[in-house]
Amino acid sequence: MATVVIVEDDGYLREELEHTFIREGYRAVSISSFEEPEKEILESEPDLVVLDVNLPGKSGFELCKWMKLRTSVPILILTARDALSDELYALGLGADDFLTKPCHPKRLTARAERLLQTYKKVRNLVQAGDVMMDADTYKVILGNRYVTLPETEGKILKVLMERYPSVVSKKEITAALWGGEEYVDENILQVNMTRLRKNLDHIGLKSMVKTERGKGYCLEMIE
Amino acid sequence: MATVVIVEDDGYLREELEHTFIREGYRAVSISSFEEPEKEILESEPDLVVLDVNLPGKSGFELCKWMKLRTSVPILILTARDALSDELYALGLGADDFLTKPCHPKRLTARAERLLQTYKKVRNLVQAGDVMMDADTYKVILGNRYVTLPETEGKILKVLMERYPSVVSKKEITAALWGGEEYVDENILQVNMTRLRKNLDHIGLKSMVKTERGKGYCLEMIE
DNA sequence: AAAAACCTTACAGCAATTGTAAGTGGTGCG
DNA sequence: CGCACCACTTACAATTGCTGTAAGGTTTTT
Repeated sequence: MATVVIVEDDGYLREELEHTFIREGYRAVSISSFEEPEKEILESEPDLVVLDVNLPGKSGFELCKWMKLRTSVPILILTARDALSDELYALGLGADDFLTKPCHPKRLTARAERLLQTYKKVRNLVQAGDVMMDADTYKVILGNRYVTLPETEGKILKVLMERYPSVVSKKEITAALWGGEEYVDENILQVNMTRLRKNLDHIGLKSMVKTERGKGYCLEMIE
Repeated sequence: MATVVIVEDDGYLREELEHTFIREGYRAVSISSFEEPEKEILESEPDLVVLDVNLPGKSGFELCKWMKLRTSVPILILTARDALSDELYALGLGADDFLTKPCHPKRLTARAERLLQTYKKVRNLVQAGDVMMDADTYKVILGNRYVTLPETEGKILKVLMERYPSVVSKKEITAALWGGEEYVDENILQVNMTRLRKNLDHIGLKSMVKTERGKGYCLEMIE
């Protein structure tokens, strides 16, 4: 059962949306507070996010931008204002669909279903900036080029991508890869870093992995 | 540069669509005859297909259905009739977006661009029925399960998927895999068929590869 | 200049993949 | 029936690629 997360501050409309999706067999979760919407959305593990534009605090556009930078969850924007400029802006931010209220429930759920279908194909994709990686096969994609990394290097990159753009300590990476149990030579991480960088170089991403001396590693998108 | 294939019989509108896309930096190709539209569309190697519903011969809906069965090219349906039922039907067939004429050029290109962006993530996907495969990594996906095949088996499956639902002779498969140059023991194909079947069994697709005695192999979708 | 942090290269064990070989199973025709 | 033909399966060995260890080099900081 797919989970649809609804971000809408108007209580009446929120309930209506919830019912619409539940009636069609989805699990519908609404955001209750708008203080840390990003956190709440992620914790609900959405397969799809339905986003209102006018929200208290952060606007829907900002949320959309934030989500698209780090996740590969499809986003459907719903708004009362029927303005082409809003639609163009939303699509430019990476929104997957844009509908205006009032919207026929059937249209909404059909569009939602379409997005879910499409994104089934890209599930398990980790994203950071323009770079994407299939977390199953460790195929890293940038534009129209790609490399398939070996498992160890892929896992390292996955950790870095999930935390992007933060710095991740060597200790954390080591723990994520080999489990913090016993002592593991720190060198092995460095060796794999070299290998990872060499492989990323094949698609022009050599300098994407950056060292923060004394702190750890992080990713940096170069333009 | 992305290629947009336009399927529209009205000459005036066709030109307008072409110009709209060319102005935005795409390569726009129009279908000239409607006798074998499928063939013409595929030969143009589209990154996106813009499809009118009312066409001489096959309807846009039929074309959409056909395309979605065998390819993973995004399809945008454009129609003059503003009917919710048409939209629901189109989306149900697998269409990726649905717009009504007249449509603002900016809206059209923004929607098109979004589809291209989304499908960048699923490029090089081969499809046959419900089964999909990443042709780079040989990751085979069915619903929410997957297996990653070794190269040789992946190549065999790719040939079979591309020809689905036709039968492909052993000779053709062998030629595609090892090049028709020298003589290759036919046994090697059979060995890999066994291996392929065993691996497909892991996601419940054991009986998907069918033997046509004396003719070759083909795929069969079981329900 | 010395210490600390990080990078690189070489090597060997291990696992996965691939083709060869040899034999088994099943189908259809005389 | 039984033989011929086609298809399937299992076992084995060569090869390749991945992984961690070791050892030494480079850069940065104090």
